[in-house]
Amino acid sequence: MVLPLPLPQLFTYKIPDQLVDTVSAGCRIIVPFGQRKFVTGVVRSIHQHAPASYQTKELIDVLDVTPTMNAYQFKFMDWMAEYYLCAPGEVLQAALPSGFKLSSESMIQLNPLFQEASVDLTEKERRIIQELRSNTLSYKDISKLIDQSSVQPIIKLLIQKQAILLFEEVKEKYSPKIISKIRLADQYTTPHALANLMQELDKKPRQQEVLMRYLQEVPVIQTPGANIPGIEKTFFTASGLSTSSLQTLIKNKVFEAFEEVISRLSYRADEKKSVVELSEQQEAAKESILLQLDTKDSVLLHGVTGSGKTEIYIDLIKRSIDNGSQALLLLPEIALTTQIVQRLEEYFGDRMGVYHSKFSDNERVEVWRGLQEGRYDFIVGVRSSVFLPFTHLGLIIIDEEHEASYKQQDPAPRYNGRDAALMLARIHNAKTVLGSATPSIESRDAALKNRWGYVPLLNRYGNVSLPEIRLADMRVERKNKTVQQGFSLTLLSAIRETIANKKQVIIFQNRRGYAPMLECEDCGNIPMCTSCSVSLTYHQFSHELRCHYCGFTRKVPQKCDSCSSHRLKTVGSGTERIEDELQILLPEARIRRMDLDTTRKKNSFAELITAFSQHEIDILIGTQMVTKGLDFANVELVGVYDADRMLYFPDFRAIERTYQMIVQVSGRAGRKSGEGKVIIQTAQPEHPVFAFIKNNDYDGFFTRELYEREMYHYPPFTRVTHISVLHLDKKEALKTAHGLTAKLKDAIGSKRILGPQVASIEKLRNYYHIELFIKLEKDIKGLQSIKNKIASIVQNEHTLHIGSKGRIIIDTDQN
DNA sequence: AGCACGCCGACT
DNA sequence: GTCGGCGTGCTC
Ligand SMILES: [Zn+2]
Ligand SMILES: [Zn+2]
Repeated sequence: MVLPLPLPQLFTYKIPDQLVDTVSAGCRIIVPFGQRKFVTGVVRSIHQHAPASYQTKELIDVLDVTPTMNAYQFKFMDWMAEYYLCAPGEVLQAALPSGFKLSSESMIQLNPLFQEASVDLTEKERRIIQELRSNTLSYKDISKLIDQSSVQPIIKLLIQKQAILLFEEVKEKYSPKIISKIRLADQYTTPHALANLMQELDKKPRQQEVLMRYLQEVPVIQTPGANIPGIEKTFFTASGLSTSSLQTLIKNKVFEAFEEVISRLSYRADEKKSVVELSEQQEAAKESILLQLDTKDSVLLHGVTGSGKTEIYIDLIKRSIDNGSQALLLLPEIALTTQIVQRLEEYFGDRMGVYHSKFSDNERVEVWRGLQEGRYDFIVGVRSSVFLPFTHLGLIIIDEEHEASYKQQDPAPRYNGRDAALMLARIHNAKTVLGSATPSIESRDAALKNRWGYVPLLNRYGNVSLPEIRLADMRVERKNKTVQQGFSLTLLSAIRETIANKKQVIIFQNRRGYAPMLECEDCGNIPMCTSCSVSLTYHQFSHELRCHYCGFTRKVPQKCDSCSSHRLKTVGSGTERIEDELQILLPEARIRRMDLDTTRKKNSFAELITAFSQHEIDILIGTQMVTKGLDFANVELVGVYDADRMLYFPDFRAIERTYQMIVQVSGRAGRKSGEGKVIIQTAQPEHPVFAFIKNNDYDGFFTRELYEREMYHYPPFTRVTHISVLHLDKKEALKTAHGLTAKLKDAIGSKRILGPQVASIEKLRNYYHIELFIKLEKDIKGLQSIKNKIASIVQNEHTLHIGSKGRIIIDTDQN
């Protein structure tokens, strides 16, 4: 079996005789593990080979009647553990919604044989015993009760005195949602019986009232079937009727009380639209996709922003479902909005399951079960939906295929949802369609080399023109002193004109807060985070300095930490400042901001979207959030506040990212009218990336970028594995990293290793980061054995030199 | 990962 | 004296 723990191996347990018939591969079982009494794991296989080298324990219980996981999932998870060099248990941890795991807790109960008079008790002990007479308690409860952190000694003593008993309480985390309902007892559902009953109740007006209300709501005689589902009990309390009368009616068997398990997932209207209306261009693209899928497993759909890729997806998904297969649509987290979900619901109704990371555990369990029970044949979801229990997947669509957020960053498995989905498709023998307006270099390359099919959509839906893109040369404007509060005259006058025409504006700046740093004008000191080597971002609204990496906050200092000067200035601009300053420049404009800080509350995102779409906002300032999937007909101007920042990230994808980000946000302009304008503020207008963006020249951009990648041996020509050594002590981190580098060079060749070097952010959450890169050629024999070698060297180095003061992270296909 | 064991510093 | 810190080792 697999346990959801970061351990490399599987574990073998004995199945007790009485459970033999109930266990099968894929079932969740509870086992004792080490000192832990109950751990939930999943059965991988059942065999008859009793291990010779150790004693097996018996499993305790089986949680499932039907297995939670199937063989496709195992195959997929095995691939993932191997490819991303992590433990099978780590993959399981990522795959299983935590609602599937058991929670277990030690509970304390009073020993029924305990005689209080027979022993001496301290004051604290007495208080605990007193409380235990009415309740069972957890360790935490007791700690609270006696206001003391260590309770272990007291508990030990009480056990010795035979006052209490310990037991382990295990519960399934998932709990179905149950509602209490009532319905009329069967015998009263005929007109005659009902009339008699009414008469009997003549002298009991309250009860009669309740019955009347029920009949109003459930016309038992006219629609006989209506009595079966009954009505929620809370209906009566809500409408102010006497609950005691209702209780009496239930007691007298007039009403029958029963419970019903209901879904947490809101019921959706049945599908209304059965066919998608495709434009000529879309129809042609769809036909081309289908044709290419005859001979290829994957097709890249390269459609400019606003070309209507979603309709094509819908058509393809419908087709796949009609063939009796399941379909999966993957979206980046920020793109899975209610807007898109509602649009899909119109076509797929309740045959569609939504798998979102914002869902509660219980909801995720319900989607998982729903898929198993055949209630869904189409799932729209984020990265982690690749783990769902599909049984006959026919089509996977990966939208916004280029998105970096498809890569899981921190806990292992550090998988790329796109690449994992491609593997999932292979396992199911399914087809894959990857969509993007700005395909990743890797994907375009795969299509160009004929491994994948390729379908371009060159025009926007309805032949609407692409926006006109202009550059605002900040160097020239600064020299001419036409820059106000960071806004070039070019951009500012365009904003004015757009608002005057009653159209809307989006301003994009990929940085939240007011200003990325505070600086002392006298000594140049910059307040830094105490745990990270980054400056603290100034947040005006909350009036604090905040670290965007670890969350550390402090009050805004009144004077410099080092020289006590009061002359502190803000440096740089985040969305909050831009909002502020633009309001000063345009006092009449209705300006709002959309970033992590303004959308933290539950419905704030939806509210902003609604307000903007109803034109209650003229200018929306935002971070990445405004680049994806938003479809506002009235937006005619997009301003990119600072295009240069992203270009200089120390990362081989910096240019690709810049290109994608700007093209995506530009795509918000003029989606309906075709009158869209984009203005990009840059101090380097001669940088080639801007010419490609301006001329909508993806191919030019691609060719140049591919050449660079080949020159410098980066993907798609190589595979980059990134290794970070984390340690609380910088010297130790460096020492280990150097040692590791030497061993790796020795094992797989020195020209494949780059580094070690201090990471671009040296310290994060008090851990020093030293990194090194391993570049492996694209198509080499024995790739997996080289990777395994790397993993075992890393593992070794970790146990030898790191211990618990740090860790070493392997990131396959870093991005 | 979590849990126990074991070995050293600073408190009643 | 012992309480509690964390380094180390193990889990079928
Ligand atoms: Zn100073
Ligand atoms: Zn920090």
